[in-house]
Amino acid sequence: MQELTLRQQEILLWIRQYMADHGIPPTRLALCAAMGFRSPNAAESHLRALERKGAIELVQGVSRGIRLVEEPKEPSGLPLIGKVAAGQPILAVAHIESYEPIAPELFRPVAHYLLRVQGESMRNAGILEGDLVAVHHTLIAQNGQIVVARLEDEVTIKRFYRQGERVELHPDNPDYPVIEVNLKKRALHIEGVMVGLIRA
Amino acid sequence: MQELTLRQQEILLWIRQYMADHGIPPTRLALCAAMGFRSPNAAESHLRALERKGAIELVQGVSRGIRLVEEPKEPSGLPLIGKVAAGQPILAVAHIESYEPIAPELFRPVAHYLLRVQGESMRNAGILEGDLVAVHHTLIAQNGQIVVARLEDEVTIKRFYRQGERVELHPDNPDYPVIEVNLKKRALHIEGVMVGLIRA
DNA sequence: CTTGTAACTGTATATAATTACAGTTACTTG
DNA sequence: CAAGTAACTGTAATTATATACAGTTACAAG
Repeated sequence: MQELTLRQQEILLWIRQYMADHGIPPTRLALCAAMGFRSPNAAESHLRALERKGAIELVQGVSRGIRLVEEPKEPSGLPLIGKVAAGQPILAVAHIESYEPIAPELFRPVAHYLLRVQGESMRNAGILEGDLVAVHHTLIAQNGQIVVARLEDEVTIKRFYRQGERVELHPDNPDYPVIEVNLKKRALHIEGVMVGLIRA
Repeated sequence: MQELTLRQQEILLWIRQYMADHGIPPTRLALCAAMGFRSPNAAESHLRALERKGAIELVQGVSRGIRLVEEPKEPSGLPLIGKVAAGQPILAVAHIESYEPIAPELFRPVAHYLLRVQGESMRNAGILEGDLVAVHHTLIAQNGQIVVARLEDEVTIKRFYRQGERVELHPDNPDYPVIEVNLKKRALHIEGVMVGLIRA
């Protein structure tokens, strides 16, 4: 869609509002009345301009034949992250498997994405392989929270404990080892905190 | 909305389809063409009938002045069932705590409601106290499936095993006992099978 | 058997709506 | 300064659309 003039934006906005209010597109005369035009041709040529710029479509010979052209809107729902390749940001487009129809507001704080769980290291926290963990993207974690952490290009879900420069990443499964990190020696990034879980 | 005749339903459906296709309501003549009427009055009187029965609204003097009347549609999302009172059906209105904005199609087979988990008896299946279990309402369960069962007015979530007249309801937690039921002696109702889980 | 209603045909007409043509004014761009 | 364009006025004509009126046929209910 080409760029619109101020007046054209104003008119497009009014058309949107009219359609929301009335359930049908406006006539030329209605547009005249609303914008204060004294000539129906003013409405006509504005509509033609909007059509030329791709904002609307006009169906000729048809009363109220105005169609809004949909902006290619962003997919709704939460992105589902599958395997995360080494060295790439977790929300890279390449990692997005799909968009799941789940409201981010279902979780508090809101979820920003879903991460598919690999392995059984959090089994005792009720997090099983294949589950989708809802993650709130944040850099700050409290002790004891379940976090999504990146340690040397590996993304992992663990329980977070910190004392000064020492961080411990605890699995909730005695079969797995506790990961100890000295922040001076190894880079650790908190990618977010777990705010929920979905098993489908 | 009053009940519609078959023909009226057909016409209402066509109007819906037309609006979805064209973005605007149809004219009387378009309706004639579609239904094979040779008189515009056939369309007119059908529209009047639909208006009388509350299916649509007609704006007089306005071209394409047909508005669909929204059905007072059921709240979208899945009903969340909290505590189930003894002797009452699980989907009784009184048990519905709220509607959660979750698409039933997120689960396969589709979920019909969510049930809040009480107790830790399914801990090892990754089902914790307070979790919401998505349930597909069905009377049929396979051995080994996790089911919502009603045993003498108690609603419980367990793993289902059946051999002839004997049913065993297994917890996934060694701290809880296996429940054995002889179908000849005690009534057991399967309320549905677990199809997913949400922890918010 | 009458009455009411659904589901139409057929004709006619007023009005709602699109759309063409001929201009004007102000502003921007090469 | 000429040419193009946005943003209009004003008039007119055609076509699209709603809608009234007068009937017909079939069927169901009191």
